Amino acid sequence: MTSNAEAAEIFRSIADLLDLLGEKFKPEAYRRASRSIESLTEDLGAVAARGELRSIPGVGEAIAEKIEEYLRTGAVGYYDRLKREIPPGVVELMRLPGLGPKTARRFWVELGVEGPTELKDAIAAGRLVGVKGFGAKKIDQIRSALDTTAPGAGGGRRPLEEVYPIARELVRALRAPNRADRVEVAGSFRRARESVGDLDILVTTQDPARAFDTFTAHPLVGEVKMRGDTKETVLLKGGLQVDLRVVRPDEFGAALQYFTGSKDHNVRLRSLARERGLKVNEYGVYRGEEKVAGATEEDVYASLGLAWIPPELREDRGEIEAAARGTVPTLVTEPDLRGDLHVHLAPEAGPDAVDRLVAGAQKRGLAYLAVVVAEVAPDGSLSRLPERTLERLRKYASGAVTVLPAVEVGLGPLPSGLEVGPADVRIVRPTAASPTLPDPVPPSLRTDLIAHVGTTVASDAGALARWVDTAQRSGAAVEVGPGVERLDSTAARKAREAGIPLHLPTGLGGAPDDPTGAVAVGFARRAGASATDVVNARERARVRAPASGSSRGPKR
DNA sequence: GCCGTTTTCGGCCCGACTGTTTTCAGTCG
Repeated sequence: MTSNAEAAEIFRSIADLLDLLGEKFKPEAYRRASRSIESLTEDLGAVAARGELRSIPGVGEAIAEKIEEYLRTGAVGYYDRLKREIPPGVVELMRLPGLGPKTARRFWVELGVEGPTELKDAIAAGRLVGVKGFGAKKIDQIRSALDTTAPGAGGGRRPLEEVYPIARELVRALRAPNRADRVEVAGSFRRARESVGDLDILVTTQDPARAFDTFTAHPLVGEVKMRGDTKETVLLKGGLQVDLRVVRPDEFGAALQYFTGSKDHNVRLRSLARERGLKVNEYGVYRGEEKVAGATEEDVYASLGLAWIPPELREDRGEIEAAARGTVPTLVTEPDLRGDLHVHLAPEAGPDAVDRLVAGAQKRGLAYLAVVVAEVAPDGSLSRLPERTLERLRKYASGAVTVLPAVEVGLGPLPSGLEVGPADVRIVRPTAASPTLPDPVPPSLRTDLIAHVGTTVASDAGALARWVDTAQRSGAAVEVGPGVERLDSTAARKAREAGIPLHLPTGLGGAPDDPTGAVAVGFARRAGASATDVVNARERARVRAPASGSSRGPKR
């Protein structure tokens, strides 16, 4: 069984191995191809079948051949040969913080060290002392890298929803009076990537030292890794790395653009600049010595003849061409949301929880909420909200915020004898017994929303395809957002391209600081969704998908 | 290895920071 994820992994590994062989440009070429394959919304096999592998950015003749080989045999001979040549432990050495391919290779070739354990022994035996390029400090640094990085400590990428509250808190602290003037989080956080490796925070301030001090003193901060005049790197107590950079106000836009990335996007931007006799760096856009832009991102893009591009689209997937043509879509924003079709109250929640929910919705400017009043669990048992709570919900059947009763059931027929009762919104979730709807969809299975997909759809192209198909045939929306039960941005893009409306949860009903809503909007924007693609950005009266075609249920 | 309204060959982002250097190499983002 082949998969895009596995192919991407193979090419990333090839890049690492080529790094260790001292190759200059090949590693980046393989990494670029790897990233492209990873973000593909389609199965590699399908692209290959159409003979369009080389239309994937970064895939040329040689890599296309290797993809074909992988699809045919499940392996890549070139990769297997490289693996035989280089001990796996050397790759681990290269990944240690502060070490890179050059150093790892030297340990291997000059000292015969083939992995972290051997390196530890070599240091303990004093074999690094006197080796050119390794002073006492460097040896210390390597020793502590070996100790701290041992069993998956700290490092690694984290889910966006986990990092979100941390980022919000650090920004709040830095924005406090007399600290920093402008504060923005850049990097993959700003692009709303599903996972974030570290946080890049940019500030403008008259007093960098003071900003660094404020930052260092924050309770979340564990240790300071590095501090220069314009940049400080810290490790939070949870292990997350945060870079704080001070930039000049007239360079803020250029810096924000630069540190937001993505790398592929920036590379394309710079080559576009070169074609036009311009140079882009983190300080501005230059024509020779003359600076032509830099204070705002809009200026930076405009100086290159481009419309401003939302961060979530900056992945070099055609957004630069769209910006040149002036066809960048207007992406959905949180204020576009008019309601939420999928709110769960805790079973024990009383009437007061309803009041709080409605108040929260009103504060967010929402006009309607569909609250699940009856739910059929996977084991076929039915649970309902208590009558007192239902009564309170009915009180809000009309008003500034309209509360609609929703039922949630598994895909497929209800267990016999079960009656969930009337509902305005019908939510279904796939079950092991019925992963998809029958075709044609019987009228009794009319569905507004498919939710709780419950598996990592993103990594299983087959499951995603079945799901998209089910949504298409039933006229239902699909739910996008954080967590394994919702679609990530890649899956959401695929659903959107298939014309399926997206539902964005607001996080109402959860904790007050629940990042679900913000993250869901971020994912939808990464998927290229406009407000018109989002079912709960519609007015209440237009939420229900219009009945069309014989396979759809009646409006009710 | 990829890529091209200046190129099918000759480029490939570039600056900050660290450590070990006596003028720079390696790493990182």
